[in-house]
Amino acid sequence: MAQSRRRLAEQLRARIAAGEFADKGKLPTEDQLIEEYGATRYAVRNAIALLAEAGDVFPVRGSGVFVREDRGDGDYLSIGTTRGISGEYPGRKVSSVVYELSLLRADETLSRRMHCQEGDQVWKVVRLRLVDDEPLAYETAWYLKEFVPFINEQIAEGSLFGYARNDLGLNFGYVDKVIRAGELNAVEAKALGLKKGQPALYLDDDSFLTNGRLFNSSHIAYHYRNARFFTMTSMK
Amino acid sequence: MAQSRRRLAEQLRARIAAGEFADKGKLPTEDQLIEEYGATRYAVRNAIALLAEAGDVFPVRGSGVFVREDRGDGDYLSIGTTRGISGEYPGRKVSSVVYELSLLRADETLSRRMHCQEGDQVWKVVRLRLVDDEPLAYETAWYLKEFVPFINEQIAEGSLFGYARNDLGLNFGYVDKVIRAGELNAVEAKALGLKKGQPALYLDDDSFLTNGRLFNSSHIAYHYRNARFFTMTSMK
DNA sequence: GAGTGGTCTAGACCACGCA
DNA sequence: GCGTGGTCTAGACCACTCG
Repeated sequence: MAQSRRRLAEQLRARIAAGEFADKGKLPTEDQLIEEYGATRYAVRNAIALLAEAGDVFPVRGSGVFVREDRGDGDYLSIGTTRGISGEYPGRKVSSVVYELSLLRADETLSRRMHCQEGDQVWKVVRLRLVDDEPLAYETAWYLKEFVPFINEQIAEGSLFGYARNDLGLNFGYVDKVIRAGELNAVEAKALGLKKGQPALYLDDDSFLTNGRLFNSSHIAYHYRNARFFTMTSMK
Repeated sequence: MAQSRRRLAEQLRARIAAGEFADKGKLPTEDQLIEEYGATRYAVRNAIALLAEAGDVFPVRGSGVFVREDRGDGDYLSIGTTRGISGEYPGRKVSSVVYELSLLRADETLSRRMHCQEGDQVWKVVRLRLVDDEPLAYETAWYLKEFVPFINEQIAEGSLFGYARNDLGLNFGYVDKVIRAGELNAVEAKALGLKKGQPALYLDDDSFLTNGRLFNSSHIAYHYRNARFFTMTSMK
């Protein structure tokens, strides 16, 4: 059986999406949910916490759990969650043009970046990511062969994130991200259909497994007009 | 008495900073912490969860709670937490040049942005933020007078965030953020010592109180060479 | 198999909002 | 004052890592 809090969170998310709570603007009380679902308070509170983390809902002590109708109307990439670009655009055409796919051995610089030994085998994947055939990002990514034994062009054209999770069964722990603005270099600009020196949003991702081992590092140049990011941070 | 989990988290953070766990690379086990502090498992686990949220530590089932030594060596602004620019640079000189400070009435556009009625009174504060006298960001911020009854130039030169929390006693709930790259306009560029059309990292902040009411909205242009952001997202 | 963190139960009392 | 979500107690059992 799936964890009860996750199941409950999904059910509540569906009910929210169906507009079931639109009139009052808030969820039933914890006690009501406990009764409705025959769940314990632990499960109910954890489910609500998951929704709150995702920004779908915000609990106010003494008052109730309010649905955030206003949130993220736009066309944003999420920073707070990580599900791959494909996961960010459900129902839209996400494609990739593979510029490079190679298996190399880490030199000193790369070994430091990948937290591995010099000489360890590393996949390098360079792709242009497109959404509905519009260029979104020019991505350079490295994957430790220790964890990702095989990649071919077909896989690289799809979702490497989904491949790692669903086909390889890797368990993701957390992702470090560094974000900054900068000027596009000639290669990035050409791929994105922009000009050298125009703005880019640069994102450096380091993805770790649940055991704390880094398995993927990416350097991504986002198209400054086609990509914007959203995140919500709680101050609890 | 402060909440036990927060107290405990602070004590653990101090011990981590003191390098007390550097040899093993991980915290004592939950059971050991329970005994050391005479705390319950609830408090211990919650304290660890707070540290994990902040990225200071990552728990691995069956193995222990590892200290993240590697993390954020650089000079980053945090996205995951919100404590004002002053809070991001402890021990450094944070100053502001106030370009505009006025009390105005919301027109239709502003009322929509501030989730308030047309005609409601709103403070507008335009500032250049500097760290060690280097320009960091050009910020345009609005505050609802309903929650922030008074601002003067002296206050605006300091930390409005600290003023709202410590002096006005406002309780922050959460912050929505939209991040994108763009081209500086002439005003921003002049203030930041850059040129029009050069890159900027734009951050739009909406800050909400614990009761879900928006009290502050900001539009910030960050210097693309002096500002970079860090965040860590767990995939639990 | 021993030890670790993760999930869960079944309660109690507290702090805050709202009427 | 009542109803709400927040904090906390004191346990039990499960899932995973590692020797």
